[in-house]
Amino acid sequence: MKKFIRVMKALSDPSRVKIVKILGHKELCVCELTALLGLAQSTVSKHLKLLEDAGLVSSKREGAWVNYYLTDGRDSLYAHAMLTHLEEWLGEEEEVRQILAQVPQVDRERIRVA
Amino acid sequence: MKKFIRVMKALSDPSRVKIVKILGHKELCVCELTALLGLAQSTVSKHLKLLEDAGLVSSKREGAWVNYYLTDGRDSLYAHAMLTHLEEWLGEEEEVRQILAQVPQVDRERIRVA
DNA sequence: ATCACACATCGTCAAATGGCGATATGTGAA
DNA sequence: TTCACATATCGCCATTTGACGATGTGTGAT
Repeated sequence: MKKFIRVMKALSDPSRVKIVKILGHKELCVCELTALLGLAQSTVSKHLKLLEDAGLVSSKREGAWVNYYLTDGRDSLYAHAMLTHLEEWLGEEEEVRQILAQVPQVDRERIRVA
Repeated sequence: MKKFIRVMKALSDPSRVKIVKILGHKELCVCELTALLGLAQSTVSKHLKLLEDAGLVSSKREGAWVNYYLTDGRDSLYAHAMLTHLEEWLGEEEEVRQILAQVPQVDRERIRVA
């Protein structure tokens, strides 16, 4: 039950859902996600931690950057199912489309975080 | 997005998930759910309202009682998908099994609410 | 070793959430 | 209409949540 609740809680915030939708298209670092979402870097990190704890995303370090990507969900039945649904869901949402349109332009080299 | 978030929020509380699991087996009135969950009646009513707003459950009055049941989810893509998953999910959870085992014994005639 | 950067964590705050008891509303029987 | 009941709503409280800025940690270049 706890694992299920964690996944549901992780996906009951718009910012986190956006992150999942974004990462569904491309693996990105925290600073890129921060730029796309227009939130503080600390806020994005916290969201990512919740998503990671739920088994929805994972990360790997690449130099100074940490890249986040969607998991295959092999570890969590619930995470896997929800990620599969989210591939299809919310694609029409203007809120989501706008961000996804900006993904190709985002460039970690041009972002100033601190 | 709002509709999706509503469904996720509705399912990110253990008591509400239990309600869905219970109603998956049998349509029940509020007083029966209250007895099964061991919560205050006002609390259960509030939970049911959230589930209803999310399109997961619906209700019909039967005399003094109001019976709640799972929707077929025809109105909400998200609700439908989640209800389908929940038919299979969490069946093994001791937390859930215990309550489901009590469902057959519960009797609205023997419950004193107020 | 130091610096500039990305990211994580901490402390704080306002708002949302889940719980309760009290009270209003609805229903059917007397 | 009055009463006994089930349910819904209200007001309150403690906890959780989502946001932020400040600060700690990790990495690579100088």
